[in-house]
Amino acid sequence: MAKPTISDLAKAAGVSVTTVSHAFSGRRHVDPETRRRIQALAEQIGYHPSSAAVALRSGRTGTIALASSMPFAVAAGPSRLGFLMEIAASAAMSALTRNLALCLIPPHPSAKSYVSAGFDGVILVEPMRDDPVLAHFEQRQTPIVSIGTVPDRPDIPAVDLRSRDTSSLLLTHLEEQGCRNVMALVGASQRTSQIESRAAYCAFAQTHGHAPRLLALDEEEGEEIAYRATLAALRDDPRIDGIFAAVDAFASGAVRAAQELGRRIPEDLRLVTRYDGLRAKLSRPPITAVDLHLPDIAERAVELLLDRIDGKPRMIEAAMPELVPRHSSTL
Amino acid sequence: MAKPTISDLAKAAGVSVTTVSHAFSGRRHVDPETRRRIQALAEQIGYHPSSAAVALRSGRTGTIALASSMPFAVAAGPSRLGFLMEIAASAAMSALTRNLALCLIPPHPSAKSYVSAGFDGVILVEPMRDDPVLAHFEQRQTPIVSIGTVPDRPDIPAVDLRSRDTSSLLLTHLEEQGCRNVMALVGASQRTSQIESRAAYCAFAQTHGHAPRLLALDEEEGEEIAYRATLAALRDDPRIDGIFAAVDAFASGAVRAAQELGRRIPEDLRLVTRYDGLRAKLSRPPITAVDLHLPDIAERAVELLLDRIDGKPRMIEAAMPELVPRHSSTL
DNA sequence: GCATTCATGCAAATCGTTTTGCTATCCGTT
DNA sequence: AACGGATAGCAAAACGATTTGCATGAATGC
Repeated sequence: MAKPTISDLAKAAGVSVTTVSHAFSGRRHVDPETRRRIQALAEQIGYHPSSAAVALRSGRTGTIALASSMPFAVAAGPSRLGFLMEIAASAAMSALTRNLALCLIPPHPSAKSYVSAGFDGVILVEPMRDDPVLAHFEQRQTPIVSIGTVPDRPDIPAVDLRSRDTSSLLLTHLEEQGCRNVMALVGASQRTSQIESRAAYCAFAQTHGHAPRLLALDEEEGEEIAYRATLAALRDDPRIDGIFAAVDAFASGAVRAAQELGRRIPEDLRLVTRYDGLRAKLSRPPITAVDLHLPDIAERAVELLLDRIDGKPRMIEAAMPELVPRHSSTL
Repeated sequence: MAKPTISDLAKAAGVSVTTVSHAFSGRRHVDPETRRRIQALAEQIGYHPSSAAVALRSGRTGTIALASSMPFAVAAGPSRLGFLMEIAASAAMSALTRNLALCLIPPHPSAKSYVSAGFDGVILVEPMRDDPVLAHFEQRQTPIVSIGTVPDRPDIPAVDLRSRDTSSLLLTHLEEQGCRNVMALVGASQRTSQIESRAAYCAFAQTHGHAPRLLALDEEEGEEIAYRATLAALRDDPRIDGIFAAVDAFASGAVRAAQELGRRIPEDLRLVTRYDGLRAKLSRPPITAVDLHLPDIAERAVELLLDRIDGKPRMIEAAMPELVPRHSSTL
């Protein structure tokens, strides 16, 4: 009844465990006839190598982790959940095709009570400056790569999300649509995407002589805070004719505020956002956004991590983000 | 440089490995003073027990898996992704608080190329009749529980999703809102939720003397197929004044079709759906749906699995689903 | 003063693999 | 007949923890 071990199988096949091991791994030659017999027998008695034993011996657990320092299930809403989970789903697929399992690691809710499971490596999603999760895994000497560069840590291999390019794409689009007073709703966090969005907006405003109006909001407060901020801003300055929202939840809030004030989108006010998730797609009107090619990015991150584990770190740039024009900014 | 092992630590502390082990596990008494010294030293040299070794010795990997036989990243759309990922996020949290890691297992895209990692148990999400994933893990003798009962397998512990109750809730609501000709858009798959939805609708139609109009559609085709089916149905029978969509993507498609035909929602046509995801919330008008209490369900599933692993299988019913009335069905 | 218990710690077996030497056989050359 | 080189297989040593049984010294009871 107990799960058969390699020596059970060896005994049944009348050979030594060594031979069985080689028969499966192919690290040494074994007689094709014996191999067939062994494999048939393995199938029959339902033998599967113990992953724990393999892990102990080989040093590889066959498991990688996907971690974020942002709460997975923020009560605030499924905004970030979308971004993260889209990556998770893709990464799980990529991992699987390489015969790896992908673990989801929510941030430590209760201090440092971290999981004890051993991972061959970790993918960090948009870590912030001095990210505690990063510190945790560094201390454990677990190989790390990140999606989105780590601020001030050029030594950590990363798939660059190209947030500067993304921002340019959106801002240029607004400019081309005739906007002359663009307001920015950007996250206040110390993540590369938001840092670069802020910088890109400032540079843009300066270059084009727009009056800079940059609102840095707490991402955790999501739609609600953006709603209130936009309401106030639009009242304060009626000339605003474009909104650049670096977080999709912010865009939702802005839409609500605009509609409440009777501003027509896109006629009076044009709106664009960064992440092309369900929110942007289902909004009325649908919101112009950027396709970041998340599945592709997840795939690259897994690949990068594998290289990293084998000791060949390198940087990777994501494919160039693409604008997805919708009715929130253009007719 | 290499990761310190328990014997490194023992040597450094001037005690035997046994003592170190006991100092951490507390399975036997060790002098409080020695224990303190050991722990301080462990901290200092950065010792962490090898999870592989622990797994081998104890037979527990500290990892559970969440598996679905539906494609995680269906190009078709983020409909199912939302449902699954909402569970995944919650389950990951629940697992973490019990010091477990949660692995995501997409269905085998390439035949039986399955991950070799060992799991202490698996949570199956809405498995279908004769689910191949179920068979796979059963063959490996991995403890299994499922979210949503397994058709024809009352022996598998499950968190019952109460799809019959959910359907009643929605259908009764439509009835109360005055609908007399309710059409149903239900998945054609052999999953309990869809099987029960179909049954519930038929019973309902019979009891209330509605003309039964049940459309069983392929869930993988999502919004598009529902759009076309609804278009045809509404043209064919203009008396239809209510739609019961058992899949949220179907609801989206139905809304599109209705709007295209100039049917006002909810004045001319009332619409309800089962899963209260982003789709239902962001739709215009927002769609009446049911709160299934997914985080709670995920939590229970983890708990159930843990019991199962310890050999005490049992069934669990989810909390009673709750109706979330919105403007798609009521003013 | 001797037997008994308790507190503390150690050595060694064990979990199920992979990998490294080593042996034995067989074949074809010289 | 001796030798080199495949070929096929085995025994045993890791990997890093947990756990069992045993040993020591001190404290306690009579």
